[in-house]
Amino acid sequence: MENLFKAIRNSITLNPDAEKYLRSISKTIKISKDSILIKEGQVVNKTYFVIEGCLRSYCVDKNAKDHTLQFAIKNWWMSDYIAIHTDQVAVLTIESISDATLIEFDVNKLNETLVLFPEFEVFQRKNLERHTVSLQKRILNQLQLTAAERYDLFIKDYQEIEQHAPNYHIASYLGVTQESLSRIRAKQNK
Amino acid sequence: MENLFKAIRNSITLNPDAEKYLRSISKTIKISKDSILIKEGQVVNKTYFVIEGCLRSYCVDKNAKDHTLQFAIKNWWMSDYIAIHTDQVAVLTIESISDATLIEFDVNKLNETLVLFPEFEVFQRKNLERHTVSLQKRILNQLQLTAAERYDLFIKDYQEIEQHAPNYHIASYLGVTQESLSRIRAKQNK
DNA sequence: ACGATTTCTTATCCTAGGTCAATTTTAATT
DNA sequence: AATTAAAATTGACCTAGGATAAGAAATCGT
Repeated sequence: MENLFKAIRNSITLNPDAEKYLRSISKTIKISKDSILIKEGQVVNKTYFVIEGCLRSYCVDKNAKDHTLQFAIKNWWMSDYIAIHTDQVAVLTIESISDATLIEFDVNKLNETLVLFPEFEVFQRKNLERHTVSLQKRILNQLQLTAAERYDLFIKDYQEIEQHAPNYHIASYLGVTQESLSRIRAKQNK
Repeated sequence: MENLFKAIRNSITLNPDAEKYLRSISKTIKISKDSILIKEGQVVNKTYFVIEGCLRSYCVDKNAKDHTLQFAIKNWWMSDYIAIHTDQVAVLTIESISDATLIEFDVNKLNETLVLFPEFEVFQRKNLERHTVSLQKRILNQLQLTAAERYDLFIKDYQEIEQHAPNYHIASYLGVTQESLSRIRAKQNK
């Protein structure tokens, strides 16, 4: 819980009432590897803040292949924001790819925070700004880099995720098959 | 200008003071096709709201090929948000691909709006939420769809952009060459 | 209406990365 | 330690889409 408050204090002043409220609408949960937190097709009413471990969100295409939208490690938020912000059922599945400790929030109650403590708007906006930048960069990388270049960037930027995620998950994040990624790795080790 | 106020009123209550302030920090500009609004490498201190016409943001890779990050039509915002939110010089170039009417804002003064009129935090957050969703969807499309499928979606979702943008721009948005896009179109017309 | 650009298309050939199948390596389980 | 299962690698072949070059169509400027 302290990690979260620290992250919040990083952008705004957190008053005691707000802290109390946040405690009242959340709970810390421990889950084991391979737990499913959100399932495609179901109503999304939870958001998670990662204390420890690693989560993965993905969708499954018509050929039953899965595509990783995001990983989340320590201090990252994770949920199906497509579903939440378009008022639909989950288009993503979210699973833990390691044992993990999370803070679980009810989406609606967390939204209430923005009304009750307007300073949270600033916190939320800044999170979204950062997120937007990383999504835009990812799109630009996808457009202009080769698979090998994207992989290099990934292990540079997300060393910690690399430690948690098997190669086939990284491949599915980068948009290549695990076989291709394996060949990329083989070349680099020469 | 009225378009913008209408868009704002769509998410928040706009008080007269705020409206006045917005008028004072902006100006409506008309530009001709192929004008450069923001240039890679330069300091970004403008944000644009499109009244009419179409803008395009892109980056240029090491082989001098350009890659379209975004198009912006009526009622969309456009700037180099990567640069703005990471305090860097522009990584993107932004140009008009048609004659256009825009509202031009100084970035810093527009940011001040959030402080002076906190209700704008809500407006800004909602914009960012929508933007995040569309970026995430685009990434998922890129990961799981073929070029032809992405093109179909594009002309379905962005019919208006299609009318402004030449095919090689659409190709560079979709992540294919213009020759490939041409073949895709040829197949579909059979 | 005219040539001059610009945009789009088509053809040929090529390559990054996919597919499928088999094997090796690593990790988990008893 | 032995067995099983999961993850990673490798090989042979294939394909979507890239590269290059040339031509056709559309658009623009005078």
